[in-house]
Amino acid sequence: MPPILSVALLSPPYSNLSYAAPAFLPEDAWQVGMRCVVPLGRGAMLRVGVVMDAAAAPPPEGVVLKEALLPLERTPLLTGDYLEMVRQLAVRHLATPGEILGSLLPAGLRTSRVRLRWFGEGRPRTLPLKAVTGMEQGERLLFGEAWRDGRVDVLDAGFDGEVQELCMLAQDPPWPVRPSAKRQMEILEYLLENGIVSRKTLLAQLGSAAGTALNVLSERGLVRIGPSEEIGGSCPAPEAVDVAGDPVVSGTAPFRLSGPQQAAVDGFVEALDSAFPETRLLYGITGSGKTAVYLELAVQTLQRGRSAMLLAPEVALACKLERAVRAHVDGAECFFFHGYQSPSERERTFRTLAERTTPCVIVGTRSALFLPVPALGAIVLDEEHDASFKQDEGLVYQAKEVAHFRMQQVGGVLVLGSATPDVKTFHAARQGLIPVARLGERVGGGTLPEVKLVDIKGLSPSDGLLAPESLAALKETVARGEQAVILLNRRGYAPLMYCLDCGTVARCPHCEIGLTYHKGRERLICHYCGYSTPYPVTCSACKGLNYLPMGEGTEKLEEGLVHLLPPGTKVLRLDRDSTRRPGRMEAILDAFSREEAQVLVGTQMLSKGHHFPNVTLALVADGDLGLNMPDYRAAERTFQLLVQASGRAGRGEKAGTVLIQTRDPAHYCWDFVRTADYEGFFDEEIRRRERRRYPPFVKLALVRASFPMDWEPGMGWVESLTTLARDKGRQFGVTVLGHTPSPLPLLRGRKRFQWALKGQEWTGIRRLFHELRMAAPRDGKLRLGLDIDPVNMM
DNA sequence: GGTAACTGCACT
DNA sequence: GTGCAGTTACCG
Repeated sequence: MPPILSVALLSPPYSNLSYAAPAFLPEDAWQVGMRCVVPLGRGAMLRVGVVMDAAAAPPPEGVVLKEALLPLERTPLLTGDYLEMVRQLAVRHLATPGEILGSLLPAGLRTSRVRLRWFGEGRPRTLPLKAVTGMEQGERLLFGEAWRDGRVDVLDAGFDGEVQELCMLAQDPPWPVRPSAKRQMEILEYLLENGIVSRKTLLAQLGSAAGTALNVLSERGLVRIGPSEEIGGSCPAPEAVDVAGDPVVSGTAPFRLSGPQQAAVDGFVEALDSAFPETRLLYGITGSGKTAVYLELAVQTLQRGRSAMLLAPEVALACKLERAVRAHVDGAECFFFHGYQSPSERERTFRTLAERTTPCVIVGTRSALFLPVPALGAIVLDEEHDASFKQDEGLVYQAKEVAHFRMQQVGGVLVLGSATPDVKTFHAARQGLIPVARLGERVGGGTLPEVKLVDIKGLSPSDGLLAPESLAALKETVARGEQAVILLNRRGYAPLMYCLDCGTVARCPHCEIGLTYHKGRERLICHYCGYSTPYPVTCSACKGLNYLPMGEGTEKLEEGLVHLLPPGTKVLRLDRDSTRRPGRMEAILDAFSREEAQVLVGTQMLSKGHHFPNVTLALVADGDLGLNMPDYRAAERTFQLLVQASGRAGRGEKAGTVLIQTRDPAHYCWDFVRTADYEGFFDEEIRRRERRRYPPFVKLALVRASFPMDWEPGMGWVESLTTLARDKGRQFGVTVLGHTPSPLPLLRGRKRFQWALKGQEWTGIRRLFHELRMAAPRDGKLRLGLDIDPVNMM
């Protein structure tokens, strides 16, 4: 009897199916963790799957086994540990291993469109996979022999055929294109939305007729087209780099650690040597030199023959980390990985690591967690409180949990670093579950900035966004030849477009949310679903052309400041719109740190870990914005954001000032922000959480339901699910709150409702959700989702 | 995702 | 009855 393989399919139907190992290959050609090609369905369809079990039990009665076609590797791509992680994720998501693998592996490793190179008698032959299906007995045996002897290569899809051409924008909007050139506008908008795209997918999305328009754009220099090697994104070339908070060190000279830094490293290394899995918190104020600790930990990990992974919440920060590693970790091989790289680049890194056996350093964002790293020994999550460590689209996961799991598996150490840890993390530390290493002082003697509140209760909208006091401080700073950052969490030009003729507000047809005017793009855009329409546009109610932009976003603030500040003052803007093109964020940050501009306006992305020695004023335009969100973490978020933003001021030798504009100067949060007193804030916050039964004292999850807005039975289903949820909730020990309409009750044309579930354990919550899903209709009209430990309640 | 079988409906 | 598009179940 030939062995039975259990194969997880990497594309629909994503199921685990059993296949017989064919006789033309030796049994050991099929190993757990290998990718392979199998036939599916009545036709001649081929699918790629991963062997989950090479000695599986026979399938149930009545199933006729098919033969698997061919392995795609001679040594397994994935280790047993990796597959264990996949199984774990599958259980948590009520999904199959195939679905999980399908979203973890780069596209090139999932496609069955590969070709084979057969070095046989005579000259080598290139043949498609289908050719193996059609081989007659004798030829197949010869082929099997060739495979066994390594005389068959698997050629990557598109390897020997067309070279992948990648397209990217070369210029920010507005573009010098006639408005009537619809095709060209379409292409430009598409690229703005999607970043780097291959020519093939671009033409597939917009129709092949877009080809000529694309060529025109390329010739006029608005779009850059080139081979993937040239375009994909790595970090700019390493230069003299400072390790955040440390004096600038150039070259690969070893740096000296301060006493507390050394003590922190020693503690982590001890944990690493213990062979027991451990989690540690590195708690140090902004500018206290956490990066140096990470680097030294990486060095020590490598010396022990294990790999280290350093993750940052965001590409630009990961990029800085990578440069620091290259500059300071001598002779280490370093791999850089993040979700915005081109598919071919991600595939190359994935493959290289899978084949690698010697330890290395991996730097990246959360998606790097799923790389098949050899002998992983340490994972660092820098700025661990950051919400972007949770992926909440597609495969939902919390990087912290996955990292924890991986370190449990291999007995490694997980280091969480932050100046303002997640309340949940710090609670665990206080309970003694996570040992804490503290870094108390700013390296290089920088002092914490002075924080002042500016009451803007009396400020009328027509006065603009900045109170006279704020504006004065800004002018003084610029006059002194110093720099300022202004935080405003609202991108675009104006968040509200009001029709002067009939009083209606322009709204998104799918979400009922007010549309934001983006002046540079000459469009009205919905910030929730991405809907956009050219502007000027006639009012939907009265056909007038008199929309009045109301309120102020980053774009307008940037524009207005130029007039308010002395002539010659330069203002830069950092938000999702100005950083859409690859490399733009780095360019803006670099220009600002070279002092090519005096003021930097931006959304929360500028509060994250960037280091500008000459910034002495941080101005927070809307300090309250976060406080009124329907989210139990609003205060925590606001506190973290403001303390991080405060950390932007006064990092050099000069003292800094932070001005926070607020309409609610009495809020308890401010006292702690003013003194950057994280622990004081924590004590207050944790008391509130306990009293109101919020995490970490309960497990909290959100069930979201949505259905098309014109689907009649929808409301009835939501009501009956509420009854069921209450009922099952009593049974499983879960408190059910709701249903309530979601904070965005209509999104992308679907009505949305949600239930909050609170319980002592996740299992009860999961079982309740499972019951709901079983009870819901299966036709796909009603979608149900479970958001474990929601990061945002929207 | 892709396929074939399965519906319903207009038409010889 | 038959030809066809739209819909659905299932794949080992």
